[in-house]
Amino acid sequence: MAQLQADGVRRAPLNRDRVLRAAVALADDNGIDAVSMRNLAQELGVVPMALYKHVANKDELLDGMVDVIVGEIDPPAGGSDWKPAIRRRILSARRALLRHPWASRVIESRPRPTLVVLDYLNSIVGMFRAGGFSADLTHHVMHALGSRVWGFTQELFPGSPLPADPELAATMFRDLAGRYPHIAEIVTSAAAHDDGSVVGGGCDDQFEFEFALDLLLDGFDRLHRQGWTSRGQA
Amino acid sequence: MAQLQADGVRRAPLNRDRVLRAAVALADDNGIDAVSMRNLAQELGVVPMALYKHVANKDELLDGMVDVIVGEIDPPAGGSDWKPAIRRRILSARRALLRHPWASRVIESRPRPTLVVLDYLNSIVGMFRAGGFSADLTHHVMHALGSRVWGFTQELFPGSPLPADPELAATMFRDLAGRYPHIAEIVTSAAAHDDGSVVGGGCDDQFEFEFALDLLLDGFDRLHRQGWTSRGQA
DNA sequence: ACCTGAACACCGTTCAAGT
DNA sequence: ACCTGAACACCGTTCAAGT
Repeated sequence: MAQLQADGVRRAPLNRDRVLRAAVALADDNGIDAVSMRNLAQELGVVPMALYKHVANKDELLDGMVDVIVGEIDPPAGGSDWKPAIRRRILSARRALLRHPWASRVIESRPRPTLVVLDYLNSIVGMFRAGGFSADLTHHVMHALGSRVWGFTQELFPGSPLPADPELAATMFRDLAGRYPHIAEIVTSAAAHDDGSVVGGGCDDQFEFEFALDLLLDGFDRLHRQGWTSRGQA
Repeated sequence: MAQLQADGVRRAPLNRDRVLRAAVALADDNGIDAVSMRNLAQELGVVPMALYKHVANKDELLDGMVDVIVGEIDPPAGGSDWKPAIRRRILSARRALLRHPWASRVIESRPRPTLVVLDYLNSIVGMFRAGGFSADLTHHVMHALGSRVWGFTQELFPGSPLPADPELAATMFRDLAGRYPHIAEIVTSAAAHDDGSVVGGGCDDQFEFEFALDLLLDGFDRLHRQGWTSRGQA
């Protein structure tokens, strides 16, 4: 992985941007656990301590990595209607996150938002306000959206529950159905609407994300039109 | 923190349950970062390797800690109406999680559900089915609920954004308002409905959680009554 | 057979010694 | 003044030596 470097050949000097991009590439290629200060330094052909001139510590490195990903989210498109505009923006964030599978975990783990993160959130809040939402309703609506503004949801059954081998999958499914009949039933129902096979290989995450997003946006729309306030409906 | 032990005094022999309870207590008292195999062993007055007879490795320890917390969730109460029954159960899960602030982070981090976790999820699925929901709709509804079945949401602004000192808070608020006017506005609106002060000390998390939960449950109810299916409405 | 201390291969970060 | 190797205080886990 680490690029060889002939003696005497000078590397372009490090800067914060190169450090962050290398960290993102390393996480993309080898997973987030591969992003240690020592490992990243080796990847860049420098001594670990050299990184500390460009990021104060590992937390700042992770914040910077998040900022790189947030930078990949499309800016708001024109259009006066708040619902399709917000929907499109959030699905753009989702595409950025799907390109970097480690990013949602890192976003969740950050205790404080960076300036870049605040910019993104501020602009989403602004889109609700431009759509005529009261500050009060917008506040609650942002909380209800939660991590979905980033285009991800906390999955209850991460990874595919069943192995690829169909025979082994059938056995495990019978086990599952015996102990957890209700879960087995809804796993089956999901597979049925995909390709008709009895044992599902997993869920259509994009469908599930849009289902929940639209349910929320429709709910917001209804409350907005009813003139909802936190003191009681008008 | 570690209990002193006189020479020759025999401790009750370790077992899996005592290990898990000690880990939960350690996380409650000193935070989840204090739960290392070495630190936990010291707390129990044993050598680190002694733990490995009761849990295979650290991942299994964390799974076991989650199981302890899931065990604190009230069993389903009687009653034929699915909505209040599910609402009550999820709010019970929330109370368990609030008693152990580290638990939501650990739940999020587990790559596979344990048997105890599957039991809880299976019973929630069963409550929707008992309420007359189709397997198809129940599937999507469980995804839409996401981590909210555990009684938590990923917070966008974790911690209180402003310091306790009112003068310092006012200065920081002016900074915030300059760069992020929309965010400043909804922070203000939240405070206003609490106690009328201009600068909010934070949000009412319980209100926000119930707002989003009810919005979702109401949405589920509406789809259910419309006979919604993933192939298109009936 | 059972238990456990030392060791291994890592961390993030500090700091003093070297150029 | 700048850079960096060694060191510090940790990890989870393996393994062989000791009882």
